[in-house]
Amino acid sequence: MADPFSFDDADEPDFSRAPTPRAGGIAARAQAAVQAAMGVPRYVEALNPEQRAAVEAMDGPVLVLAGAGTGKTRVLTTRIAHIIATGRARAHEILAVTFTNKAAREMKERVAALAGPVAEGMPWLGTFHAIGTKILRRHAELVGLKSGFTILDTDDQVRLLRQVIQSENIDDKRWTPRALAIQIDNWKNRGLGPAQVPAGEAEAFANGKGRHLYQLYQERLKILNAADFGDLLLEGLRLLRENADVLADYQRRFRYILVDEYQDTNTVQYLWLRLLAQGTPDRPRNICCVGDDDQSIYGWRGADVDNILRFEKDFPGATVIRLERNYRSTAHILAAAAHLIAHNEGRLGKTLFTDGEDGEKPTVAGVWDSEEEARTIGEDIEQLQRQGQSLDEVAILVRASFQMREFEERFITLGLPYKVIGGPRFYERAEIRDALAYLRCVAQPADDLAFERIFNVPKRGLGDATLQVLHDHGRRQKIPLMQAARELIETEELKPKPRQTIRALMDDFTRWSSLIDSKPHNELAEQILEESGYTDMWQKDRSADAAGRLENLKELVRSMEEFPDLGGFLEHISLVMDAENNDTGERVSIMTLHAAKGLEFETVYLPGWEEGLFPHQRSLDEQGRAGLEEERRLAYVGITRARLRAKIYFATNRRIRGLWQSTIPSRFLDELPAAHVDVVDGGQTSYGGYAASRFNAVETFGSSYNTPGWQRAQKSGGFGERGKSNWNASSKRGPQTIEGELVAKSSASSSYAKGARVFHQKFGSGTVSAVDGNKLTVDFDKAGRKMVLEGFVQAA
DNA sequence: CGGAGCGGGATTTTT
DNA sequence: TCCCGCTCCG
Repeated sequence: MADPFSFDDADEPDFSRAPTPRAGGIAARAQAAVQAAMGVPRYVEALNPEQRAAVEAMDGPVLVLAGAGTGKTRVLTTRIAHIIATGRARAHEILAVTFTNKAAREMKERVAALAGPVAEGMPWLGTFHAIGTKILRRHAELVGLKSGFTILDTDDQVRLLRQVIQSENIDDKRWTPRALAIQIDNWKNRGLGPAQVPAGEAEAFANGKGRHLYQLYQERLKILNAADFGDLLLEGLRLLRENADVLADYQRRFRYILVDEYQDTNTVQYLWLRLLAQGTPDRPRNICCVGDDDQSIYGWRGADVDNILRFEKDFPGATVIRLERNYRSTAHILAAAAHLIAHNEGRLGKTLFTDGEDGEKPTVAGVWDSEEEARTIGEDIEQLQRQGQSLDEVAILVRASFQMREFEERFITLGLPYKVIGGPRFYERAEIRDALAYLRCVAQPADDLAFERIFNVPKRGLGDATLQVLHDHGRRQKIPLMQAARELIETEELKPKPRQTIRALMDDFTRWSSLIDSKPHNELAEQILEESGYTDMWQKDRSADAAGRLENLKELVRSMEEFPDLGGFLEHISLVMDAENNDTGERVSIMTLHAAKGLEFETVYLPGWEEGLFPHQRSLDEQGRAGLEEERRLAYVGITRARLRAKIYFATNRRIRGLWQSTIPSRFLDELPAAHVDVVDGGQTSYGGYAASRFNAVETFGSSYNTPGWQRAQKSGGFGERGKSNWNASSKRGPQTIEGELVAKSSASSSYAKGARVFHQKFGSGTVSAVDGNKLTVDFDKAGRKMVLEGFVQAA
């Protein structure tokens, strides 16, 4: 990345500056020829047959269904390397998109490691948003922006919307800016501009003002020369749709398109990709999407699983390759995960397998309450640690972040080092946002939102009244706030005190701006924070986190060194903004299940498997069965993070919103196969008998479907066995019904026919004797007749 | 303008 | 229960 943040108009990489891609291309081609003579390139040789097929399927659309731990990133990076090495395209002719900066960074590194300097740069490898921005900046004027537009984050967006709502004399208590921000974001995710919003939805906000407010907001953005995150994609889409020449240019440019985590794409991203991948008869659509429908866990944020489920329809003639050989987890862990996820209907169907060890069975333990849960897990970790388990290889994955506190408290008392992953992001912290606002004011004097933010931070006695005066003047004269301020201090409109204060502030900004070209930008930043009194403000602050905030500010200044100038830094920060935590020492990781996607650990603790928490009640209430399936995928993601040990817990009592509530074990526990799970007694104080009855229930469900419990369940849609213990003692919600429906329903047609030979992890080989939806009756050679879920066998 | 005191809401989260 | 944001008052 010579200069990743300059969005100049160089259409092709500047060969005089970039490390000679053309020469590299020739070298690569020569190398490829040598390899061809010798057979297969080494990097391809190292792959398994399916991975290799995914890398070598070069023409036309390709969908790679990559299960957890099957080498997805390896396939993507090798494919890129292969495209370059075989001379099919040069690095700048490949578009490779990811969702997170982390994924983009990782891919960049791995491609460079494989393909060497030929891949240098990969100018079009990045997140959807980064690439969207890059394209948008080149053609900004075509969508009513200027190339240097500012990218607003959620906070700015909300403040702007508040102004818009107020300007329409709408009660912003009843119709909150935040709600509108969410709504607009939602529309943008779905690819809808103000004109395309369905009438019904547009009417729903503020008695029919929804569309109008959206429209006004977009106009305000253009006046401010700003774009929100949604715009980076939606305006990017509009740009391509409305400018055939621009579209054609990019279609020609991107000879190969690769998409990571395709199951997470939302509608705009899908439409954008489809447009770019649109082929002509003489030019096949070389788009390769990699994803796992079973790991789609971002539906609530606009991701549409249907995109991946529909791939073959969208791209006729697509090659579909399944990666099912898992290199991460032991057989028992995979079996547990596979059995669980087989309960989902909306999936393409994959079953992970491994040649590796059976390993330890995942465990399920019941504990009395969340306090005991934390204590038990803490002690278990200490035990493992004594056996040589590295704490870096231990993670606690929770459904909701409030669960984390209990663990933190316990670990502090135990002296067990831990780190919380996720949490409030670096850039979201108030001190960072304040500091950035100062820098934005210096670099972009028209950035009203930034100015508003720091107008009275640190407190300098300026309030709403004064701000209102500036706003009025600014609006009248059609000038930015800072300029309005400069003009007003020359008049009598302001009271003497604020006038004096503003004058001093504007003098500060004048001085800082004058230094912008002469002083290194990180030193300038330090000076600004010092002279504005901002660091002082935190130094005087007595609260516990003040020291940490000052530390963050230092980190921010330090991180600026890596950038060529202030503008480059701000561009980076608006898109990337993650702080690398440079901590030392082994630590247990605590994070949400969502944050854990893509990671792996030797030992994974999965606490809180209780109805209402996991699956989360709200997900069920709001999304119904789709919500349940997404929760189940989350459970699947959780289990498949484990290499060696997965330890599941449920508490009988949990404090939710202050009050203690008794809970029912999660239905997902019932969906684990008894043959591959050990039910253990949890902590010392857990009440007797629970584990035993629990075990029975699992046994009933998992190992044989011919028991009375199972048959009753099929008839009634519930599990009679459970009623005996306090499985559902306080349940009025009846999750069993949904579960019964899910399991027993026979709408999905099976890919196995009567007479087919299948293989089952536990029961071995057998012949299918009956098919009922996704349930198979199989006569096993050794184990006899059993009913099993389709997802739990492989064709033999 | 700024602090205290009250009411409402409280999954998951990237860019 | 706890936290945030808003309102009201000094």
